[in-house]
Amino acid sequence: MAEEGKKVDYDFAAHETPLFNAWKDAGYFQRSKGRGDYADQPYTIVIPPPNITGVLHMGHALNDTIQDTCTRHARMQGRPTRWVLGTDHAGIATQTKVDKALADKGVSRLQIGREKFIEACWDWREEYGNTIVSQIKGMGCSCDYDDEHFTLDDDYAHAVRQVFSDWYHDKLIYRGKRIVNWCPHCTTAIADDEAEYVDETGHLWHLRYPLVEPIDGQDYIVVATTRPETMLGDTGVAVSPKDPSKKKFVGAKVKLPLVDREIPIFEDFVVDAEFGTGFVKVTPAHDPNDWGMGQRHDLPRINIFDETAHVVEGYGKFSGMDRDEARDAVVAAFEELGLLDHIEEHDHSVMTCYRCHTKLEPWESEQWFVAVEELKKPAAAAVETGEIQFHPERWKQVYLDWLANLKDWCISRQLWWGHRIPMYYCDECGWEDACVDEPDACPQCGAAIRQDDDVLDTWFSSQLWPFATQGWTSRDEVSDEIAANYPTQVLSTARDIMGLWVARMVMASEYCTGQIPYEHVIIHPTVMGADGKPMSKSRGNGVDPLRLMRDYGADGMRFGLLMQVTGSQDLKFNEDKLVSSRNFANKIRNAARFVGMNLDGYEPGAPEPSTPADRWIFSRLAKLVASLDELYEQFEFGEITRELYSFFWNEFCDWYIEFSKGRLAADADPVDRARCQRNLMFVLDQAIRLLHPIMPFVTEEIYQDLPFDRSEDPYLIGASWPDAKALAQFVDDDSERAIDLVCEAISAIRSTRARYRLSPKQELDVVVKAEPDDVKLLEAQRALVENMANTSSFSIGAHAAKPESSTVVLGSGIEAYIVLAGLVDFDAERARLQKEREKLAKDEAKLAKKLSNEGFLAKAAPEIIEKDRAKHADLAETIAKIDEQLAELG
RNA sequence: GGGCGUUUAGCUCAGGGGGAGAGCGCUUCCCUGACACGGAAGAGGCCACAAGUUCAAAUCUUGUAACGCCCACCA
Repeated sequence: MAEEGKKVDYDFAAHETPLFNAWKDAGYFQRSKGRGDYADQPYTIVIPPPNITGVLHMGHALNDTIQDTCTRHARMQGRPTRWVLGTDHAGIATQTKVDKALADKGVSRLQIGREKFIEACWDWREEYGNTIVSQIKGMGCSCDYDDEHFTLDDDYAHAVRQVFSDWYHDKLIYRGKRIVNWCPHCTTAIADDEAEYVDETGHLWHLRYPLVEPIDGQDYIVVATTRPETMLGDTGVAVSPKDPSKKKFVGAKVKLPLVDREIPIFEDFVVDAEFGTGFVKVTPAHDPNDWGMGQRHDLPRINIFDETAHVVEGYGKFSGMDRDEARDAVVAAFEELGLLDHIEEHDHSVMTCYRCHTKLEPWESEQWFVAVEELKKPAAAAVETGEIQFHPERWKQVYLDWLANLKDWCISRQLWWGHRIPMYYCDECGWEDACVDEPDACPQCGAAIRQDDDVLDTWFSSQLWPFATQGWTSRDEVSDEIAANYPTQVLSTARDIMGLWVARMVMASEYCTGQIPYEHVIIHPTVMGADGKPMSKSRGNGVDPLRLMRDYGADGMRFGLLMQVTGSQDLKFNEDKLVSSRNFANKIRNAARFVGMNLDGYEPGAPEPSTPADRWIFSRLAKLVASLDELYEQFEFGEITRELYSFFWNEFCDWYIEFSKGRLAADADPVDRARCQRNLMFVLDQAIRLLHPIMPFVTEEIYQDLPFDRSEDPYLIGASWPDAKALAQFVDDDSERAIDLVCEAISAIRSTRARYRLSPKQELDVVVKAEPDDVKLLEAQRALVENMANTSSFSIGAHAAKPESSTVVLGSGIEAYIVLAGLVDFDAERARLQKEREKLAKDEAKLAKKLSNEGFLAKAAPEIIEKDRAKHADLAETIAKIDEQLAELG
């Protein structure tokens, strides 16, 4: 035992791990068997496969909590449920990591060659790739660990090759020389949406380009550029067709300094006459816009950089310089020649590599592309028709906008780690084709063939995830698993991969399976640091979920995270919520302990709500379940946690357990005592079922410890979700009203006690005035009030008179008079009453005004008017009472 | 330049046309036989601002401001 006052370090993992292993060993993580009404409604979630380079971060913690909660809820509902698990090979991320690991040993990838390097990647994966999976286990996630997938598994690779081949033969994949975002550090192409924009204050250099023939006495023009070094590859100068002052230059030529190349001046619509000088230098090989102009005006494309962004041979002293050196050198050369007009400061954004943050170079190279025009149509339709639903709904528009603006997708990457593009070439006869199975030799001439060197963008394989993990092999064969369980029900993910992954899965799934991949897409809020900014190492505002699990338990972390889920797009991480959640788990454990301690002579049996308190808690439970069912359908996780919290703590613990204490006493009526035990067990049983999807560990522990009826299932994870329809019979508004009155009366007495520093042991004389109907309800429950408020006398009446020297305490619908003669300081009581009176008078005046408003009386709903009238009458009466009392006090 | 989100108690956030809510923090009392990770009782808010709709607005509409996110080919 810990010493008094010392913080108890509860070893959560020691309690959690055995339970997790028990579930796993009993096979609960494989697809569950259906049960009841839901037996034929399979429920599948595929996890967004974490990168093998990853460790669990807050985004995973939240996302995996959401998915496990959905999965466990569905499993308890009786749906045949499975949460598909796996990891992603993560091309660039892994290659970068392994590169670095090798570099630390003084080895470079180029030295050891492709084959050895890929071996090193697999070794790396063996060693570190499962870290995140074990962390997911620590969270209690009920994924199917026995059938884990990896995006480079043989069957997965087969699916990738199949899709590539199908798309190639359907002309949905083509090869082309295009300008792509090139990372000179990773030496690979990067898709547009993998690029990150970074704002930067740079310069706008104004360079003079001499005209071949002077025009109107002008012998040069000035171009403005942020990238002077690329002028080495200029093949034109463009002006806006809407700029009359430039008309006279169109058709003229300039002599490009430093390289002495004559290049034309022409008009193009992309030019903005207002920007810079209105003259744009055009470098088709090093700028996407210029590339387009080059196409339109048939300009040569001169590539001045190699794959590491060093200037190629043939440019004199500039050759061999990297881009930054070349920039300085070019600017210096212009200055020397007197051709540097001037320099301006200029804010702009530059594209950087999302892996290594190197500035990307628009670079012309031969790449493979997916033609998206046809693929995106069904993907848009699926969402427009509502077949796929987004939660929150506003993401629907974001998705559709992304699709609408989608351009062809560059899928080739100049990396080694990944799915090698299944294109085969015969250098002898020129044959080439995409093949699912590698051919031995050229089918045309029998010569040796070679495979394309590049690998596919990681997202090309990720887009197949929902079906490639479920036995998909080709469009012509439908696996049993797909036939039975596809589409999946829920995809939960962060908003930043909406286009990258979510939309592409829909496109791929529609093509490969003819179906949508999932019915509901949950876009959860992004977890920001406590300062409201994205978590990052450099900001130091990151939080480690592993630490959170140690401090608050997996249950505490899960509940605390879900509590923070709202419809908002960000979530400012609030550790206080985890503290509350950990305390809540403790409360649950202790409530169960209380029940367990009071089970002497317990005989299992049907619940029997015999007292209003019983009927009240049963009614509250019935309403809770109905509400939770609705909230689960809407994926309102924050609201779910709040309702569970307040039911369990503020209703079950604060009141029902307290009400039960008298009935459980050794000298209590044995028949009622037995009923009370069964009712407590029933409510607790239902409550832990409701809590289990979010707090799986505490609830399972309780289920195992107490003598619940486990005949349906030995583990709570497999037990059934409370049935709202069956519980509806317990809804009982009269009993709810009765207990509300009891609670009000007790609270009124307790607050008086607190206000006047009266000991809990001081018995009080109390009179309560209430509506006639309420008098009856309250009268029946007088024992509860007497017990919990410690009264010496307690009377109730519709016309009860205020006793002498008593104070008035107001509840909604009751007035409690507590006799204070000889007990209190009347000065304080007078001051308190004055304050109370002022407040009431203000309310009364407001209501009186409202009730004299003709518009209100004419148009407001009758029941509202009635309510306000009654309220007003009440107020007036109470004020009179207070005045009376003030007079009495003198 | 477009689109979206946020603005409610000291802090973090729910709520969403008819009497302002929670958790944490704070104050007072209580180690009472489940729980001090607890119990009881309290203090604390012109619900960002302005106009409009309405009998009635924290809530709906429009606009403004601040903060934040996403998208876009500013050379």
